[in-house]
Amino acid sequence: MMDNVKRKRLEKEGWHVGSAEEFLGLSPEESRFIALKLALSRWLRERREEQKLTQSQLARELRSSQSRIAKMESGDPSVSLDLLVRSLFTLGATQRELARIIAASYRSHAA
Amino acid sequence: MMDNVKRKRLEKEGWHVGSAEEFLGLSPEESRFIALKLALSRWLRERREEQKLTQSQLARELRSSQSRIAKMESGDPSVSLDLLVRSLFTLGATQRELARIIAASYRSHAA
DNA sequence: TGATATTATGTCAGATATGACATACAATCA
DNA sequence: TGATTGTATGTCATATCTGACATAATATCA
Repeated sequence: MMDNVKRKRLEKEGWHVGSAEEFLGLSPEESRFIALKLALSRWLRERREEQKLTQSQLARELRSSQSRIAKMESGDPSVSLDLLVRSLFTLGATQRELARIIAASYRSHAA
Repeated sequence: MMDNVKRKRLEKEGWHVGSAEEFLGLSPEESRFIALKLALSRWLRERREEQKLTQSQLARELRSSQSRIAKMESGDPSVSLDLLVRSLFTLGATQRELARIIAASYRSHAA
């Protein structure tokens, strides 16, 4: 039930997650890595919406493209952690904030 | 003085840092990004030495190669944040620990 | 409804990262 | 001294990521 919801979200977000497994079934490190990226994705979208920017506007600011922003925000596996973190920093986040986001991803991440 | 020491270390660590600038002179986001990667590099080396592993042994564990481990630990710019973080997780670090390391990189990072 | 704005998805050529390999350098020990 | 072990550095073919583009899907408003 919970598992299904989470799996659906993961799949929707582009992570081909095998049948009954969600975070479980992945190795702990993969699981953590994905949770981390999803947390950054969400943060990115929240920040953008907060600032009432469109993906296109943000893309200009980050010297990227609308489609890549969309992929970043939807947790597409083709997006690197490098890009996510650079974007965060470009949007003015500090290491301290990044640390908070990551620590928080611990809680939301499946038990 | 302090600046020179830090610049030397940065250059040694493979970041072509222009003449008198070290972290300063880089954009804040680049500066943060580099500080972050260096912090993870150091953590990685410390963990490995703590566990009395050689780079070759660690490489096997991470399914990488000795030379890439050396590059990771020396802060080579060719190493991605993805690889560093994945390695951390593979060595058993949690999001919480990662968050600590990142938060700490804030302090060591030039003011 | 249709027109317009925004976001999502697919594709691809060029850019960057990767493991692997060779080999140089450094340290330790006999 | 040389031999052995560990680390650093350079190169390269392959793999992965990137911005850009087209276009589909979805919203928003008249």
